[in-house]
Amino acid sequence: MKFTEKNMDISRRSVERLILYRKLLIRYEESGEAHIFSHKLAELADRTAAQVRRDLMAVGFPGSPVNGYQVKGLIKALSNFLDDPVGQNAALIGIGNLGRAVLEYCWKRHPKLKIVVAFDNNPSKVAVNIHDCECYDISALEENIVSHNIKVAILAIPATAAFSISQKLLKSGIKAILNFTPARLPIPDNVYIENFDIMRSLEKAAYFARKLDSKK
Amino acid sequence: MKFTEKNMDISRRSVERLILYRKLLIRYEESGEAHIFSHKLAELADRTAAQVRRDLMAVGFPGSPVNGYQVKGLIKALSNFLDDPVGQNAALIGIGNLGRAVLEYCWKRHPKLKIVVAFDNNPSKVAVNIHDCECYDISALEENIVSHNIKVAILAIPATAAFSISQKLLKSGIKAILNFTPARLPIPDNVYIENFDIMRSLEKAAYFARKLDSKK
DNA sequence: TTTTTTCTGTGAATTTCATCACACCAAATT
DNA sequence: AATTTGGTGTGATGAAATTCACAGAAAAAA
Repeated sequence: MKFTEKNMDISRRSVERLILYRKLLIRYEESGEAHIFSHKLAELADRTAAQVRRDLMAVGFPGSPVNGYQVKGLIKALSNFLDDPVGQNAALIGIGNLGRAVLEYCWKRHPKLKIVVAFDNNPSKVAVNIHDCECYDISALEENIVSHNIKVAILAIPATAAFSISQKLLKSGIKAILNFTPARLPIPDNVYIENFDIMRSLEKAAYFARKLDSKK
Repeated sequence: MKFTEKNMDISRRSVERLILYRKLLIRYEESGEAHIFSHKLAELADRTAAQVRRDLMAVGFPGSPVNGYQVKGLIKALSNFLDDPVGQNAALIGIGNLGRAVLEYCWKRHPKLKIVVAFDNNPSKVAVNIHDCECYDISALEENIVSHNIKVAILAIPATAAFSISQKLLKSGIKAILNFTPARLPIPDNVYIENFDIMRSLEKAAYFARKLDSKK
């Protein structure tokens, strides 16, 4: 049942790993390798070979028992599966320390996904261009989201402003939010949200550090 | 089987939620409520009541069928479960945009967990004090990690430096790393690592935005 | 040519995680 | 006093995610 492109519902975890595989493969290709076995990719991703193969079922790119997967082809198949063929634009809300860090991280990293606009309420931060990203006043949020056909937003503003901005984003048709705010946002089912609560992540790390440290 | 404190192995997911519950409860308490039912906490956390109760089994704080859980007591029990009684120190490596954002996020947020030292290789960034955090040159990394008994580190440096720094961290006895670098670090089993790859998170958001947008 | 080797693709088994559903309890109600 | 109500704590159940294990296929070895 190869090359089927049905409405196979793939799990969130699986998508996460496919994105990781692609990244690892791009790096691997740079090292000059043309082929890769599932167990090698598994090692790079810190997973099992069976899981890699299971995940790859979704993209339907066949590997050969002799050579494994052709790296270039697999990257292409993954991109075909993961990316919008036309490309997607994203918006950044909040050009503080975190916002600028995000712009740096994402600059020129992806051919099909770019942060094209950013917003802030601080006049000294707008009307400039950081890493190919146009910076506007927050009042121009909605019109720009709509005119650039933006479906993905990164929230990097103070928690106090998070709710009202998220409402504006929803009204403008945003379909996914990366929330770096500690605020918890009420979001309908048909919008994806990922909360990055840095303090909570640090607490989690501290908890496991303690457990691991006490164990011998 | 109440108030048992065996070596109950609790899942990573569960710990994550317990940390979330505590945060929500602290906020909830500020609104003046003294008691809370599992279904209310579940609503705040966007989970089911059954899961909340199941998670709370690990902390062994009893609720009453009449009033639910006493908020103050539950917060205390959660903190008792999650925190080190003496307190823990964390270190930040890299005082760039992201590093400063992390310092802001974590400043005065937790009584038992503080970022007490930060390191950078840029001389203009060291020998200062940001949000109660001492900033040193990277050469002072190991001695400070050891002398402050630090087991948790936040990596917010360029990817190129990540590997060598992570090796130093491991040698200094670090037990948990929050890795904001896109680099993948080889870490032994007895050290906790959490990778925050912002670009990959954005890709994931974009994938689901696309799926949700095409659906109806 | 036949056998061995090695890896993919995937049903089946297993493990992990989440939900169900109910015994039990105490207040409120009849 | 008996009954109803609503919520906790948890064993039983169900669903989801992962791993096992093997048929199939093609190169390499015999």
